[in-house]
Amino acid sequence: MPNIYDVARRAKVSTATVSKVLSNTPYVSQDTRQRVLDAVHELGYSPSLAARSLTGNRTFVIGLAIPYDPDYLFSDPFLLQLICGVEGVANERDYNLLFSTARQSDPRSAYTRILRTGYVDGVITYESIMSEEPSRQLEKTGIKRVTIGYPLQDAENSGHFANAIHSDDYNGALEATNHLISLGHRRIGVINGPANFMVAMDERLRGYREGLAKHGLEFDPALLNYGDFTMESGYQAARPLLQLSPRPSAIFSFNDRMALGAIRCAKELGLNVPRDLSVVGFDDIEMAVAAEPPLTTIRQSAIELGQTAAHKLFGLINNESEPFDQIVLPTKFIVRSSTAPCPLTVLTNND
Amino acid sequence: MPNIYDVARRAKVSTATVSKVLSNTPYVSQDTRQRVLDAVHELGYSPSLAARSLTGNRTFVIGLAIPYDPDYLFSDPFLLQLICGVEGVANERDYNLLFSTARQSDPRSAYTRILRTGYVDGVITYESIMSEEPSRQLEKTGIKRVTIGYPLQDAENSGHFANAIHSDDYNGALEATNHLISLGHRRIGVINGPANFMVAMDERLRGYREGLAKHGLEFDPALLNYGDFTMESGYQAARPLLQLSPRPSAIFSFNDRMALGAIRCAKELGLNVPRDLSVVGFDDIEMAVAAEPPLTTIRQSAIELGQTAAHKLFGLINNESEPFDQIVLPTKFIVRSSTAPCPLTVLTNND
DNA sequence: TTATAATAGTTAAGCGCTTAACCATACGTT
DNA sequence: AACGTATGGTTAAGCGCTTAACTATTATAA
Repeated sequence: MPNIYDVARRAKVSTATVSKVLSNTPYVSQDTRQRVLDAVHELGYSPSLAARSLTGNRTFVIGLAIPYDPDYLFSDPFLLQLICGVEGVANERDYNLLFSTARQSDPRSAYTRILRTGYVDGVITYESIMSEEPSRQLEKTGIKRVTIGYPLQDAENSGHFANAIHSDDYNGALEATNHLISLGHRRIGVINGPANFMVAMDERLRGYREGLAKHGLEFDPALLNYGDFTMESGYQAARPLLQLSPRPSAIFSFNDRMALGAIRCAKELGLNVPRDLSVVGFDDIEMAVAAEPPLTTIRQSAIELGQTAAHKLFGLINNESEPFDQIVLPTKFIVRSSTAPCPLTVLTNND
Repeated sequence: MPNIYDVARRAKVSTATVSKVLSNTPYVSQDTRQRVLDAVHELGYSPSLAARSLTGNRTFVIGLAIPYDPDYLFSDPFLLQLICGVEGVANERDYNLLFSTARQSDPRSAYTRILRTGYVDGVITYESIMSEEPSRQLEKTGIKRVTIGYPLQDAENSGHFANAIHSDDYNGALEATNHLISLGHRRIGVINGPANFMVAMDERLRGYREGLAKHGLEFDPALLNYGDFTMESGYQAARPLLQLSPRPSAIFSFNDRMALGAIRCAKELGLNVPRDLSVVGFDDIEMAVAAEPPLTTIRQSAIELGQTAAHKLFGLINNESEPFDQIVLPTKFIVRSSTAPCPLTVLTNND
């Protein structure tokens, strides 16, 4: 592989001049510039990014650290869309994505692996499991970071910017809850993600409880169950809820896949969705439209989340934009056919 | 960030010794080794991969170049599974994946972008659009390569190993065709991928034609149509085929998604699958089981393809295994409910 | 006892690039 | 004529690491 000396020799200039030409530094004559460019072309030269990066420059690589294991990650349409958004923007800028997932044992490994390389201009992390230490390290190295998720709790005091981007989980959940209540539902089951896992889920729960409270309904812990975001787990989590008596007339699942699992469970129990049970999801993945019945859900645009994160990151990298605390992307409530008026309420009304 | 000098100073040794300890070179006393390790730990030191890579060593990054645009890539379950396989193995080895897709205009950009960085120990490329030049470059740099796809045509003469891994497309397609013929089908429509796009598709077509030939059936070009692997394109491609008269009694689609599109088209035309029309897909993506009716298809394990490629690549990187020409992974024919005996033939038999 | 080998550590060059500091012109000003 | 200054180019140091070559010590064999 030709290096900068080969080019310099061929163009009969110093390596410094070659470097200047390549970085568009002024004060190089048209003539010399052209000679260098010709030499570069003839030799098929392209600068070693490793060397470049050693001198403190760009690597043209951004990291994307997602603290899940690959098997899970690649089965999650939401995350995939998110990655797609990031990759699309990176692609436009001619950047490569350094992709890092976690080993089963240790979610943090996704971050450390990327950091250890030190070979990125910036990094996008998913959710805020990432705690103090890696965060500090990043600051020291000057590697820019954007998080898809919520700011760390202690971010405020530290005076650092969180650069967090997330959907408006609270309002999304609130809206869904309002919808269900306005349909007459009073006992609304919830399928949450893993307990204490993501701030986003806490926010959704907060939205749900707030919705209840606003209508004078009490939160019943018995109606809350947990899944791990897979369809199967939604199926599992729905069963005990649907066997409660009195049975909830609606289920609000904190993602679509679990909602789909819940619907399957309802069907198996001989319940008709939405006649006997209303179901609301979250995310609006592609499958939601095609589901039977088409799923009422809260849309958050994963692609947009990824794109926004990437754009912001590039802004930070190029010192074109200021660090920020958080950016909240609006959600949109999509009514399809998995929700209907509460049968009991209908009866009551007919009374 | 601490560097190797900081560690050396703290451990009261030379940087060479630190380096030796870190690379497990022998001839360092237990005592010294421990001192160095302690220093490393206390300082939170981790060697700069950029510098390491400059001296011709490992980067602990492998590239994955897929010459499609991100939007397409992330909607293709087959490719995603493939990536998952690669990432899983990389993950196990504590390697990062440098992920590169193509810009719409130029499929080759996926390769060049990775190569330009020069920052990978090896690279996995998808399909053999990758022609001469990048291939040569790779050889020069000593970056190992494995292709998921078929060897280049000129690979043999050049004496180079192709390191190609692919499924047994020919036999898979042959088996599917045999199956349809044995069910009495004589006019079997085909939905191919884009023309002259991938060797794999040529092989599937060859399998199809060979199947026909073996049973004395002639290949009818009118029964061949093209899609771009998306469901929608399958839908579009099926229409003209199903409006032919006499109408084909079966359709063999070269991937599952297009097969699903074809089924939708058939339904819209009032045809019952499999009663009026048999449909066979290729890949056996997850959705195939859940389809209505469940899809008869040829299973190729995308995950295994990705895993094998990654394993082989690591073998080459570590000089543990020899370059190879090609590895062929078997396919498995999965009969579900989208194929049935040909109605016309049934009538004939009843005669 | 001495030559040889194994062990333990150091020195210093070099990987390919960028950039501050420097030098040399040529031009417009006063 | 003398000076500042914009322009075009070079020199050389240094980024953080590895490793060949070397030195020094100790154990082993002849």
